[in-house]
Amino acid sequence: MPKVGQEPARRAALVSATISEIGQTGSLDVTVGQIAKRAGMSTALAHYYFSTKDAIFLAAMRHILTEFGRLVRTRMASAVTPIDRLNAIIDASLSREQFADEIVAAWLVFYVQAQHSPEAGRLLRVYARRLHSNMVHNLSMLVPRDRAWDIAEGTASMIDGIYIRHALQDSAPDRPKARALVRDYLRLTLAEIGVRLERAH
Amino acid sequence: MPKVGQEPARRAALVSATISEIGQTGSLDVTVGQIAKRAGMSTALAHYYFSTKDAIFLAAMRHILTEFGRLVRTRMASAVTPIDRLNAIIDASLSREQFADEIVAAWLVFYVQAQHSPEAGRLLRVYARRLHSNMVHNLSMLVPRDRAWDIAEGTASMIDGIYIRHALQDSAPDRPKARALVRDYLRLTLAEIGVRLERAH
Amino acid sequence: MPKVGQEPARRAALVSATISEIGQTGSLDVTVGQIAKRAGMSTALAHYYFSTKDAIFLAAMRHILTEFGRLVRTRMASAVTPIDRLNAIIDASLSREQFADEIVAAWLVFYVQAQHSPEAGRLLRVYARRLHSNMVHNLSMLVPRDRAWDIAEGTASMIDGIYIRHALQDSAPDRPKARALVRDYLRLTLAEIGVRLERAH
Amino acid sequence: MPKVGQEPARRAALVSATISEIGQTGSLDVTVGQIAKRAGMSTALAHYYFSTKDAIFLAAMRHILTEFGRLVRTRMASAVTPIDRLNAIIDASLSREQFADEIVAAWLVFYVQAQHSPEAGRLLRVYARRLHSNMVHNLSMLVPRDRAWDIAEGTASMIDGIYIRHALQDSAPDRPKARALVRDYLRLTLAEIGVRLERAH
DNA sequence: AATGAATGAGCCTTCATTCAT
DNA sequence: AATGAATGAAGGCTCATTCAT
Repeated sequence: MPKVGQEPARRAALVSATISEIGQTGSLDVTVGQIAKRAGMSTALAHYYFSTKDAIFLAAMRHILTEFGRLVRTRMASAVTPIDRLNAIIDASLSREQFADEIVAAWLVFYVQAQHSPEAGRLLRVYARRLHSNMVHNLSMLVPRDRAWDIAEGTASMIDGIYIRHALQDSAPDRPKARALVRDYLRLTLAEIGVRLERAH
Repeated sequence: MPKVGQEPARRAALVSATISEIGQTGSLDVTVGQIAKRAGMSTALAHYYFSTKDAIFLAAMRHILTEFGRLVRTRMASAVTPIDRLNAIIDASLSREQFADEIVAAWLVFYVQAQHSPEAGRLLRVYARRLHSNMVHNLSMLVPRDRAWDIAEGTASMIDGIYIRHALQDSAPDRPKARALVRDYLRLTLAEIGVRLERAH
Repeated sequence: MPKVGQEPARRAALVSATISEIGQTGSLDVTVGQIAKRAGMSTALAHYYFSTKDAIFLAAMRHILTEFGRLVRTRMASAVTPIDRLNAIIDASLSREQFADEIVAAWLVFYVQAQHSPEAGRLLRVYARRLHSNMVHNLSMLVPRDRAWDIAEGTASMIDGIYIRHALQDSAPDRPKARALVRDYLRLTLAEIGVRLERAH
Repeated sequence: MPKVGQEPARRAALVSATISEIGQTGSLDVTVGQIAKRAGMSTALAHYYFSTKDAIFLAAMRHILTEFGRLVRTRMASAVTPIDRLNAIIDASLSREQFADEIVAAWLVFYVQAQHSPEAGRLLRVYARRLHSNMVHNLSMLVPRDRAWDIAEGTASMIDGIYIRHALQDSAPDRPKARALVRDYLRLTLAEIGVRLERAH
């Protein structure tokens, strides 16, 4: 019997190496060689597990999205009210894990990748849509449907914007401040409709 | 007749070609050859005017930023109240010119470029800072300083987020809706402090 | 039950797979992987049985040559006159088995292989020489020795040429026509010397 | 003005290098690097003139076919009778230029290439068809049409066969002998129909 | 006997950049 | 000012071959 069961470990190593490499160089100009080296194997082996460079990238994207999805679900599990759930989404987006420099840089790069890789675009769009409908669902319990749509869009945009600015600037707001910013937006939009909730702490 | 004084025209052609090419492919994987061809000249000539590929990219970024700056200034000129000026900034960001698919795609790409090109980063940061202080300045006439900082950041983030989402999705909000979203954010944050302004139309 | 005595079967499978693969792609650009897959085993195993890719190719050539030799011998067994025996050789060369598209393509490829693989060259030369002397032997009973040599060469050339053209063209003569062509050549050359034989049907 | 007019020379050098390289190694496993080196330039430049490796090969084939075509036309120009013209074709095929080891080896390789490169196949088929109809045309003046077709096919096959055998064997007939062989075939087939022509010298 | 895992070497191709004219 | 010509350096991918189990 051959040396077996290496596949999951190797694939994981490659995915992780890809994210690190992209995150650190902050660009898509990452060679399979760099990735493989960081993952501790030859380029040939990288191609053995992922037939193509694009496949590696997609796997890395999928990993980040999945990780994020898992995080959202975890945080939402312990929430009871719709508002708690909305805040859970915000907090997950701006959690220590997701807001790590490396991850944020990778996100940005993937957004660009999505502009010309149909598959990457699909992936990102699916995630965005899911998140959106999740928010709309919870918002609908508090405000009219059409307003819910707007608020969800506004919240998501602000989060994405914070990401993009974080990737670029040192002077960008830190995690707590960023969270407060988004929570505040939510609070205000809801307050207008008459939904009262305590000030974001 | 010697072809003299061609330099500005050639440079402009290259810059414009660069933006188009990047905007249309939605990526930085744009060769000097493609740019030169679109600009109607040889690669050698492109290198004659811009010593390096990076220089071309930087010039293109500079152009977009300058263009945007000009637009903001124009719109602000006819504004009288601080609020008018703030809305002018928002409107400039989401104007037909800036919100064109091609331009938005280019912006996104430049953000990524800024992650590993120090010069590009500096450029983008200067622009962001300028815009930020511009907003803070106007906001300070209406709300306390620290609050002004937050609102400026929130507004800018939302705009950037809208850009990023526009680049990716077909279902992203259109221009008028996007503008309403941001204006609304502004209105609400100000209203909380007691500043009353008419509802965004 | 230990899988014992698998060797001959495995080798045969590989040889057959090699011929099919070469015959179908019509080129030497056949990977060990393709061959092994078609033979239903791993590349590693293919290398276990044949230490090297060249060895696989040589075995395949040897197989085709052997198969052809067997065919010639079989057909000649039931022939009585020299002319019958000569026709048997022609018929064997253009038999349904040998004239199959796949086999013809493989032949052609092996001819090329022989140009730079000394071993392959030797193999092919041995076969050619044997066939030649076989024909010369039979022809010598009918015509002078030097004439016999020429006729043998002419016949063999024509057959080889028919192969090459068959590999290339759809409009090449079909099997019966091809056989008639070669038999006719033989008949005419012999007739000139005074040997009379009935017209090829 | 740039260093100009290099194109024809460079292309010719590459074509010639390709033929030499293929002819000498006797295989299609010839790298662009080898070709470029022999032609005295970098691989990049080779790709500058021929976008693709296949394009180089096709150009080489085209060159050989063109050269051969030219040779046939030249030889036929000084021929008066149909028989002279037929012999001119034979002689051209077995001329010193075409029968050079290198050229013959290249022919064989191209035949294989034609098996999986549609474009190469087309090229070779066009040439074969042209030669065939040329022969048929001349033969038709001497024998019935259907017989003409057969004789043309037989002659062409014999020539092709001689090539293939020449590529492989040292003991293959030399040029004069080869020519005599084919001319003899022609003489005999025609003689049968009653066309008398002097013995091939 | 059998195979998944692993790799070094190599090939085609692209590209930014330079040079000669 | 302008460009065809030229190249070094790299990158993605393939493949024969070997190894460990």
